[in-house]
Amino acid sequence: MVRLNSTIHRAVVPFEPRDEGKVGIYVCGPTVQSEPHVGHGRSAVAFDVIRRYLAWRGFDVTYVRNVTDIEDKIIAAAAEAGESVDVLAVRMAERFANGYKALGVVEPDIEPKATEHIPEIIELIQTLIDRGLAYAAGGDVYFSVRADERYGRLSGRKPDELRAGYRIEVGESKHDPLDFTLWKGAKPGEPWWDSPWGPGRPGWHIECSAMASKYLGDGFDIHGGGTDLIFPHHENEIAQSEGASGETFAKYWLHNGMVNLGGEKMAKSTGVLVDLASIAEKHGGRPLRLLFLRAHYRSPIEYSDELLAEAEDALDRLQRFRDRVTAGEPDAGALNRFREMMDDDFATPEAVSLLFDLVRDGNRLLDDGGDASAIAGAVEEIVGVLGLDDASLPAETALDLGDLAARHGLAGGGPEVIDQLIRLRAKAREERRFDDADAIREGLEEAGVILEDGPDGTRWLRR
RNA sequence: GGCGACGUGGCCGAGUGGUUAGGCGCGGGUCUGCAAAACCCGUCACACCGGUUCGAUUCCGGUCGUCGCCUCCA
Repeated sequence: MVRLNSTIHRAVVPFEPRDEGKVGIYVCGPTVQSEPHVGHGRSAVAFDVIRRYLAWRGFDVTYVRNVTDIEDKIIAAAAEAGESVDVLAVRMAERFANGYKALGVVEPDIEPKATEHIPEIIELIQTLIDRGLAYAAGGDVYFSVRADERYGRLSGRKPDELRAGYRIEVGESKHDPLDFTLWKGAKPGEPWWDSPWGPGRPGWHIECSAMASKYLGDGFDIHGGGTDLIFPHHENEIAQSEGASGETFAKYWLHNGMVNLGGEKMAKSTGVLVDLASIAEKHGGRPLRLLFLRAHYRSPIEYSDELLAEAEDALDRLQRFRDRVTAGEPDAGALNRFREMMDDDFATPEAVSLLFDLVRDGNRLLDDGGDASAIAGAVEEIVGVLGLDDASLPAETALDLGDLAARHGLAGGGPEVIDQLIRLRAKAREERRFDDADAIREGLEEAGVILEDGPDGTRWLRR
């Protein structure tokens, strides 16, 4: 039985999907205003693992992750860059797609864009107006927070406690400072769509309500996103969707923790961030994916180059084991342990620890001449569910072995000379010319090729 | 001020009412011509103060501290 820590339940609860065997998941995707950073990657990986695990557990998963491609910040960024809103949005959406791919995030089944769902959004807003939960004023449409008696059920913030700190911005026509925008009347030069309330664009919160119910139904199973979205975004989604349909919106709410840098939340607005693309390019996405997996998805994590390097070392250890042995039928006990851990709110840190337990057990077995194929099978299975292999490795830099090869009387400078050099070194070792042997090993190491001598001869790996 | 999360060894980071998490680093050992890899041993942790208990790092209360949200944010 899968159990999950649902924000709205404020507890770890058994997962009981609305339709047995099926799971609908909606995750808030990015606002494509600028380059993705590590924090965006973490959220994507967190829910990617949840999705993969539920599928592995036999659920038929429908996974929806939206793209917010119209929003104030995008309009501002486009104006600054001197390009149109849609060109910037498409360009940035592609950057996000590349980042997700490097991290091994499986593409959503459906990836709806706000700008392609304007009719659905308008219809939803109209329903809210008809039901007395929203009103048009001054070209805008607002949601009446006071009209929703249960407002605050997710975040625990009650309207009376929220009052202080809210203001009505100049130019807004809200009846109450708590009300939030459903439809924003267009200002000159801004993108707009026709609506019953005049030209304008959707507010941020309404698009998720409209798209989630379109693809998953008025009620579905799991809604995900970062903890920073709990209030007001997710609170407002609930108010809108449940206000319009009268049904429970998402049954479970899952929230991933933030990525901190130097103890402070990584965010575009503060400029405290590490660009996802630069890491993927330099290190590949795999170490970062493991770094995420080593912490529970709800916990805040710290990012640093040192931590990334540690993850790289751990991956090397894992890979060496995988190279040592051919995987067979997975060890059932290991998979049972994995399932127990992951059933408990997707405890990936424990799963990672199990993975390295298995590596040690397997290595020990191999050292003693035993058969580790079942352990290796379990390792492969777990690696697969965690999606590590789908994340990218760093691009290999070109080998430059020309000088070294020439020094040893060989032609060429590519990977093919490595085997020849290893043979030369073996000969030198046989003849106990260890200085010559070591010179070859050191030469290769300088070029980024590591040699390891084992009982079955010498093997090499890139580093 | 309000709401929420959290404080674990040199570092990262799980977990538990009484018995080894795991990774990285460091020290020692096995193997090896040497190294690397692998394995073994060690590095004897749970913010502070009370309480419950035969026994608490684990439960309860308080103190201090950190982080997030309360405006856009994964």
